[in-house]
Amino acid sequence: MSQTRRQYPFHVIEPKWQEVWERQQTFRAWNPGEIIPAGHPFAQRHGCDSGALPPKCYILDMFPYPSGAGLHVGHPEGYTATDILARYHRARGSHVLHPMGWDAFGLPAEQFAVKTGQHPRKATEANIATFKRQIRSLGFSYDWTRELDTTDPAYFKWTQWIFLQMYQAWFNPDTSRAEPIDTLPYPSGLTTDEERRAYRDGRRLAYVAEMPVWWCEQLGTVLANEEVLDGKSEVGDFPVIRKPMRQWMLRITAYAERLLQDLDTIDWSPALKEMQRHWIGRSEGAEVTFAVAPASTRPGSPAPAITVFTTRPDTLFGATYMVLSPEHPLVDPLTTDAQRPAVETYRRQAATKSDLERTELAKDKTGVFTGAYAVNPVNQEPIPVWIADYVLASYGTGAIMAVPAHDTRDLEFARAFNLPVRVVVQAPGSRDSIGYVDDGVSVNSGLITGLPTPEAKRKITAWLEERGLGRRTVNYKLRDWLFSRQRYWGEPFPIVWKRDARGRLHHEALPESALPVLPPHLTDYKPTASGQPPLARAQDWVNLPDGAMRETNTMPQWAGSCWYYLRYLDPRNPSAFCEPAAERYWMGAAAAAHPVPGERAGAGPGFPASEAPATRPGVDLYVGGTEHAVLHLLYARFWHKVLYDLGHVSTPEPFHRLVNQGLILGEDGQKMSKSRGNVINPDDVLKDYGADAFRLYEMFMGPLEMVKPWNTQGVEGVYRFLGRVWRLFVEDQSETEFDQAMTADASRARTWLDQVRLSPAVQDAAATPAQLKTLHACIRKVTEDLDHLRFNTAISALMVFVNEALAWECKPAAVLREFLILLQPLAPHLAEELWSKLTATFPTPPGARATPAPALSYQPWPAWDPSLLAEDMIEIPVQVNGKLRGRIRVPAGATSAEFEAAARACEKVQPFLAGKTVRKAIVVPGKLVNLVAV
RNA sequence: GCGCGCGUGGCGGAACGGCAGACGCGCCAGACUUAGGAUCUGGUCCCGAAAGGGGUGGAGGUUCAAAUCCUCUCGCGCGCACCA
Repeated sequence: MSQTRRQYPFHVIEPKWQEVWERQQTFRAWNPGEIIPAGHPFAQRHGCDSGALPPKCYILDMFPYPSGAGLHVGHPEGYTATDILARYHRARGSHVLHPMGWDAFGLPAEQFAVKTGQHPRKATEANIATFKRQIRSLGFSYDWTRELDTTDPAYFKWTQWIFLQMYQAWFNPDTSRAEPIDTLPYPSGLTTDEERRAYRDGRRLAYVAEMPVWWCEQLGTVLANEEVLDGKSEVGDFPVIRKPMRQWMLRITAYAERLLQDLDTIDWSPALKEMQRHWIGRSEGAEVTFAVAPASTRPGSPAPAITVFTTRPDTLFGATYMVLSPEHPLVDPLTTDAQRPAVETYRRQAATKSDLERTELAKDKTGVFTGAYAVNPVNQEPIPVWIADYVLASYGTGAIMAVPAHDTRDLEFARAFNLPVRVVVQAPGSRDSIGYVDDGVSVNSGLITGLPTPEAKRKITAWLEERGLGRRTVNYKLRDWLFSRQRYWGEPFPIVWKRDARGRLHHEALPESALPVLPPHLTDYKPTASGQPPLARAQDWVNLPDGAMRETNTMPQWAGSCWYYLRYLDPRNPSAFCEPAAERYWMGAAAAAHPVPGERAGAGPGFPASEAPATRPGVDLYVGGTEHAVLHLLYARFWHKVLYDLGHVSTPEPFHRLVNQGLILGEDGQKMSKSRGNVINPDDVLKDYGADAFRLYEMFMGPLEMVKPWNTQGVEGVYRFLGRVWRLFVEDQSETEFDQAMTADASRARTWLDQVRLSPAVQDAAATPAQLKTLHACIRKVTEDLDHLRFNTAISALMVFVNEALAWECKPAAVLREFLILLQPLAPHLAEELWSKLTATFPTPPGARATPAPALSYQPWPAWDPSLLAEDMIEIPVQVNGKLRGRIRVPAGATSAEFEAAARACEKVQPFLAGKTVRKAIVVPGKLVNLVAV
């Protein structure tokens, strides 16, 4: 490919403009109060007063983890989409914030460190350098002055600071908000400081708990539920086991309801919202307390009771046994001596079972009878208590009442162990009531017999509540977030451990002045022999002079990405995570105070009022892969809400609009992977076709959100298009001279490029109506398509324009000028080069609007003029009985009757009307005529 | 199993319920050329000489009119997966 002649000298053009943008800081965004230099193109368009900034538009990419493998063609897909929109909105007059950074803490760099002893920072820096070079070579309009790195102490100082905000807060259930921990009321019984501390520490948003966690021996760390797939670690695919450990947790469950409710306020795809809803997993039901039968109670000990959660309290009369999860605390006290050996064996097996084994065994229910009986509160019937691993310790109360007639799992279990099945819900029609799990009518159920399920639920719950036997409850699948990792390459906790007078350990927050807490220097990054995290190796770091010991866990990789979008707003601020004025401006809370400038609000003919950009609360557009549909996006929303409650941010949601780009598959239609050998390296594509072609192709492949295969021949297609654009503007002869000069002396490429002349067909001439129509149709299509993220059809519209314009004898400079403004967001390098040539010859073409700024990136987006698009005569199809039979040409303003008359008169239509009566004529003015004839 | 999404030429994909296949790839023919894997021109859903007929995974339905809306069904993809 590199042998053949280039379509146009992108290899000279692209570095040239990237340098210009860098030197000029063209895409720098300005904070309120910042001094804007008069010479900057932003100032030339909007003025220098940063107290009166135009409306903001925050366009954000999910920042990458800079891996050693370098950029993948999937990364630039989203980045190109956001860059096009950033450039488009800049042209439309918005003040665009479009930043990039690095999510650089993480396991690969640490594992490399464990192997080589090299500090992870070194690998991280090298990877960032590669990523940055690759991303820059694509010509994205990022404001690089806001670049972030989550591993930079100046950044993670504030990650630690936010952790402290959570540590120093509790969730007030009365207000449903986080509040400072000083406002926590204490129960009257707590008198000593120790008691109050224990109470307080148990209510913080960041708390410590002994939790059964997934421990991964190979990685030497615990993992969150979400990081474990089928009993293997998501990273590395190593086996994991269940193990109780002391861990930091974040109380995300307190926000379950708000995380769910507020989904309704944001503009995300329904599929994505659905995934979050499922993850949160709200279900309404009741907790019901079953007394343990006196015979099963140990003499002398208080009578225990088993509380279960059920979404079907109406089936209480059908409960024929109960099941505790193997880990349930009542298993031990309830188990009879006769059953104890069997129960113990079963519990041991359940503890060592991996998730994979549990899943595989899902079809065959297992369990053991404890020997104990509980009493059904509605009918005093004694029912046996079993343990089984199909009941999860972590959901609800860890215990269930089993209603085999109306629950599939209970039915399987009952059949496996020959337990009774009692129908209490009558299925509608002739359906079998056994195994019927949907709503029906209660039967054999005492006071609720005869009631439809919803009413039965209400009545029985009220009955239970009156007697103190149960209460209405809402349960969530969402679990608290396991927030500590036994790793080196992560943020240390700003926490120390101290002993009280009785020698008991407790934790305390370090003061803000101690931030950032830097990790110690190590030579060995492995966990210690005793299973302690690697930080424990640095004893002089761990042990402080006052006898306190530092926390040796680190935060998970998710931490840094939970708030990076806020740091971009004020990335170098040493005294706050973000200055409030900047936060209000960029997150849109202050939007109402800024009137929309006339140029945009005016909504000229080509900008219908509904299209006038409205400032949105939060990030205007966030683009990234679906792999973050739940975790990152839920965690970030959670942190944002905490910061909102504590008054640090002004919007309840961080990301107003979110779009997932679709996966790019290999040329074979398979997922790209090294083992398949179908990985496309962006560097190779750039070398052969240039950045503009690469960008254009990624967008031309199909709708952004769709999964689509790569096709290198497709790249050639858009590359040829860019070649046609080039030839539309330049003179052939001077291009040949350029090639010859390059062969002779490639070192003077920029000079030769400057000598390429504009085609003589480009003239200072008035555009013909046909040319204007071509232009304005293009303006309209590109504008509407970009507004709806339809990049592929926008590109197609540009192609249509170029195909027509190539045929023009005379190419009016004013028309080409507008075309370049449309091209700029998509193929910015080529557009800039041609713009510089065009404006050098035609500084202000007749009929063009005045140019307030010389930089193409700040040229106002053109509006289309509908009057130029209007046709005098239109051609529309004529159908007979819904089938296309002919076409008629009629004046655009014709009446329905005229349309109909013309249709009946149409020669091609006549034969199909012969011998028939037109019963009805459907006339869609300007669209079509359909004659219904019998 | 449950939930969500998607099925249109040889391929990627277009198409406010109103001309199916825009645009691009590929392919065919031609022009310019020492040459063409550059460029330009024309053609390209299927059957048919034409008139015409058929056609958006399949089967029904709503409608004057369905790729588009509804029901069922098949296939593919993604997510969740004993959540009581």
